[in-house]
Amino acid sequence: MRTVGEPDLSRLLLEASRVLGAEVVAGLEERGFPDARPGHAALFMHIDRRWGTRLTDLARRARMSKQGMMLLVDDLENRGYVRRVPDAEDSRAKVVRLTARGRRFVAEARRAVAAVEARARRELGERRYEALRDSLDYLTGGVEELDGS
Amino acid sequence: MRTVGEPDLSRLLLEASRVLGAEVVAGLEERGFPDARPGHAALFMHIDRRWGTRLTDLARRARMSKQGMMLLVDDLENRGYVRRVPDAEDSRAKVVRLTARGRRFVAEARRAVAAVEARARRELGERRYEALRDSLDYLTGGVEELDGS
DNA sequence: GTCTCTGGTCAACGAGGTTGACGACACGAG
DNA sequence: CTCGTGTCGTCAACCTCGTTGACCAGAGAC
Repeated sequence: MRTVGEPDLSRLLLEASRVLGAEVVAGLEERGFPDARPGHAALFMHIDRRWGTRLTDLARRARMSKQGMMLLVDDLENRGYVRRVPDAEDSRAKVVRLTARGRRFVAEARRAVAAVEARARRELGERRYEALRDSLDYLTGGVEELDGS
Repeated sequence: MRTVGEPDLSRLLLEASRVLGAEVVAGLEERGFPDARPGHAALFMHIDRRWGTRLTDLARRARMSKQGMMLLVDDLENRGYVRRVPDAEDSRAKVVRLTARGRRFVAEARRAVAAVEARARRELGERRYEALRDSLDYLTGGVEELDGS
């Protein structure tokens, strides 16, 4: 039994998430995007860089409500990173499409994420890094088997 | 290189945190405390159950600002789980002390946390569970060495 | 006695979501 | 063709969990 007073696992996960998120934001700031926030990842990790992606699809991929995703899209639209264009195939729908500046943003953002993850992978070691991702997938309800040990 | 479009590590951590937090809250609800929220853990994992703990100490232990902890204490005081009593040793200070109901709450809350962590430990396996905690400590800036996997 | 530091507090704000309701359009069944 | 049902985006209201800045009262060193 762990000593009472230690942080619970949930909080540890939250703190780790914030640390990595802040690192990504810092990386993005260095790369010339000082207004990036951790939450933007929910969009920029999932949007199609050429043609854009529908709001609903973005929400589903990021596993959040479409209303939540809308706030994000509103925000990024105000900042000039995306715009909403009508979907030619479905007149109810709109496609969230990157602007030229948005394409640069997403490219740098994905590089910043990759850099942070590469650092984690390097410092944790390949095995621990993969084990971490597997455990996380499992805890979030992932269906895959965990291999023995 | 991972496929573009996969969640980044930060988000995975966040989601895992929310899943576990929700489980703790659900466990607490079953145990007769339907108004528990994940954030309450920041207090109930760190408060001294007999004598109480100063706000500043709670904030430090939970690694958050004292203003943030104050909101939490206000909330739990409104719910009747804690009260602020003057500190006999320092007339500037107050001790956040559990009420009788608060003591029951904290006891059940720590059991609920322990149950969730025990489940994680069981399902992940001892090795993966320990590796997860170690990796998390490391990522959050923990100083300890990681043994060579 | 003054000086500085610390404990608690008030106020304002920000990020990152949630649920509910709803109008507009799509689309298959009849 | 039109009618029912489901989907897309949206508005509104709300919630959780914090943050920074300013400040006062009391503690403790000198």
